[in-house]
Amino acid sequence: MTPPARMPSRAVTDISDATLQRFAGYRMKRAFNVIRDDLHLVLKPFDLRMLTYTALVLIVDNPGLRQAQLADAMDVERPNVVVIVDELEQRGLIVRDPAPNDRRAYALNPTPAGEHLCATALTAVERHEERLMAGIDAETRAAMFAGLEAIRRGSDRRVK
Amino acid sequence: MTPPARMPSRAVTDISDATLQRFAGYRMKRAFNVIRDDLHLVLKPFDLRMLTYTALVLIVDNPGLRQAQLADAMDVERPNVVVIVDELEQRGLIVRDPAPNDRRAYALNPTPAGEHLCATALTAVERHEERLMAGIDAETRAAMFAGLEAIRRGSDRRVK
DNA sequence: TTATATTAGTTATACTATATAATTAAATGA
DNA sequence: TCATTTAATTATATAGTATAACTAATATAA
Repeated sequence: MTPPARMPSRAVTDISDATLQRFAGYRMKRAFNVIRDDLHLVLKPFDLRMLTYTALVLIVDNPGLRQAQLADAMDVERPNVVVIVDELEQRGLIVRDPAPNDRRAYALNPTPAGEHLCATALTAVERHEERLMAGIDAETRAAMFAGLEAIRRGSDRRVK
Repeated sequence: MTPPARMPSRAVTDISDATLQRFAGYRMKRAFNVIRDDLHLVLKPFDLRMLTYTALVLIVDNPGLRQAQLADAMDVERPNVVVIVDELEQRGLIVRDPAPNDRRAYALNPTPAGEHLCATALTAVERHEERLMAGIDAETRAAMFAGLEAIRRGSDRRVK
């Protein structure tokens, strides 16, 4: 009698992820893990997270936008944007002004402190970006951006 | 006196994310959101999530690997792999065999049911991949993969 | 105008993902 | 032997994501 086939007598040494490597989603997740971890460290001195940083940039670049617009721009659900805006407001980086012509809504605006922190953080994020992209030539970067944009815009090719 | 500059009298219509578009991380997050949402729907019929699917594929492709190796291959912390392996084991898709030469460790092996589900799900994920990548030519795909791999491998360029 | 439906923001909630510290048992190695 | 390390686990905390339900206000339609 042979021993059970699925109980090998020797330990596995080299783990292969060849099957998963065929998928863009897997590769993106892995690359994004690297970016997320690095960005986390880069933003920590400013007490910002990826989401609060993103929201701050969008508010600085689009003063007066509403929370629903921010949620849409960030691709997060509206309830989740509330806590992000809360945090930025409590830190005095933005204010919830009354929106013109609609007493339900807020016009989100940066404070001078918010604008300043945004600019400082932006510089740090630019350095982070250049560090992570350092080994990648311009054509590859452009192709990468084009591919990512095609996936993002290909919402009509999604399931259902 | 002029009115306060940061309280515009008109609502903002077009939201610009031009600043963020300059960053690969932002573009990857947005593209990955699309992939994640689609993959979520694709895996739902199999009662798999991205993480359980990934683990199952790795166990099928590397029978006998240990949990620490799986954690390393998946880039998740070891405590978090426990619940993933628990779930796959409770569903009868994998087994925790004793590891050869080390009574502390497990050799993770797929069951026939696990191998079958893995193959079926893989086919669905391949269709999902081709759907999302449909508009992207081969050269762009290759450049994208190269760029993602360069970021992933550029761990030495990380902060600290 | 009144009635109905929709929208903005919020609250509550749940589930998933991720991370760290501490524990147990077993292996390693001085 | 004794100290150290490692594998898996438990407990726990934080963050990200999603849905339902609520309120107040606006828009629509009879």
